[in-house]
Amino acid sequence: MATRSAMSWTDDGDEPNDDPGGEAAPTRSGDSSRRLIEAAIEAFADRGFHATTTRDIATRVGLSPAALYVHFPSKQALLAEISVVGHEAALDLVERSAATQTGSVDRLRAVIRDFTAWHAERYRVARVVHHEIAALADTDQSRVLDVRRKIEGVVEAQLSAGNASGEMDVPDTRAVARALLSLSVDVARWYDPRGSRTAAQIGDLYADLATRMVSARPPAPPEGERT
Amino acid sequence: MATRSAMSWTDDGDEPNDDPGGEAAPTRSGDSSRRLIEAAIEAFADRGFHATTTRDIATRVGLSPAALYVHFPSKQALLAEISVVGHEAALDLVERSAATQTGSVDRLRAVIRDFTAWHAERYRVARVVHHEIAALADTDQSRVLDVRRKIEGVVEAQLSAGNASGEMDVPDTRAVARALLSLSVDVARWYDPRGSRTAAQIGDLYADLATRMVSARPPAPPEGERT
DNA sequence: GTCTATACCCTGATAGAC
DNA sequence: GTCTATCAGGGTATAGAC
Repeated sequence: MATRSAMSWTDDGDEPNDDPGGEAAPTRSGDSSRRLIEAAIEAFADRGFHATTTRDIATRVGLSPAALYVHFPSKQALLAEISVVGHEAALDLVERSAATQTGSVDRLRAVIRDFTAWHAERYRVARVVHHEIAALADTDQSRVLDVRRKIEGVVEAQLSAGNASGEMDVPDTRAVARALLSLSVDVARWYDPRGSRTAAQIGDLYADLATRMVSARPPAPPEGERT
Repeated sequence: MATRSAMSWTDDGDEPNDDPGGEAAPTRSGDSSRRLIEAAIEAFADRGFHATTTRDIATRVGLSPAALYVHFPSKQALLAEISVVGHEAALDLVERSAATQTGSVDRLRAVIRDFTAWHAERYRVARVVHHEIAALADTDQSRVLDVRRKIEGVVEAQLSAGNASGEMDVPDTRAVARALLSLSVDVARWYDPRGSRTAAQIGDLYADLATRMVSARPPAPPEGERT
């Protein structure tokens, strides 16, 4: 199911209670599902899955609590939709980023930059995706962990390739791949859109840091360069 | 209050339902508060604050739900104790690590290594400390954010000093300090004690990564070194 | 300090009319 | 597809005996 509706709500901006109709009434709806998902993302991100009530979510959309169950069988199913689609969007992003470049260093840069910027720009989805895994049903957890492994695989592949070409010097590709992704992921935890740095700036900075972390260092210079 | 009892439970190992008495009976107690805190850390870390019931916590210690309220005025107060003391322990650790070294590079290395290893070793406390801030009362949130700023200050100071001495080359000390800490903090989210790397190993790896991220690069060598 | 019993509220989810 | 009304269950916290 997540695949069918995949990414339908993935790239909307951040417009919480957008209600073009004026009233909180039906608003010539048809897209209640989508609006419920958006409201749930906000609520789950701000308060957490368990602290959020179905009333919270429904009310934000201007619906009664009961209406939610026409679109989703349970509160948990709503979370699953968000988590699965969110993970798939992240994987898709990473794969497309990697494909825009050829060298392993450039590929890593692009992946880290875009992955990081995504975690800032869409920090609410990202928070839900990364912090509410324990609240998912086992079967959904497995699906999500599968996607994660694929994302890690893309990054680790660049590190291995970089080692092979001599452009990188990464002793433990597995651990460093995890560290790089962890660094990007955690942006979603602390990012505040009112902060002074834009999502794109953070992405660029993190791409630089990643490059520094993995690049082969040139042999030490003769000595006595800087004072 | 957190200061009085500070760190009393901070460096215990990970022994969940340790009950030397045998039965789940009173166990010649006296330290029920401490045991409740330990149980709460486990539960909050595994399921989250809101998903944890006071019954959960009390039962793990072999007490009735009501007994909890003799030691803590509310479930939230329990969380506050954990969060405040946990933050103070982290700050204490960072300050003592920094004090063991003199140069800014060595100081940064020591701080990152110990801070990271702590987040792995005590990943349950760390998870609670970092992921349940929103569940704290406003006043406790402020206290905790204060401590955070101090920790960031210690790291940023090393970056500034390193820039000044020429050993480092960090364009945005604020952002990089945050990134470094973020990297360490996120270890608590994914760390699994059954994994193949020890907390100390991860600490060492992260200290290396941090060094690479901030070190001034020597001027490019003549060319044609590596093939 | 701990227990049993329980008050009281809120939550997720359902029933049935429209 | 949405509403109103409501149920059944479980949550935090308290009362009062021991």
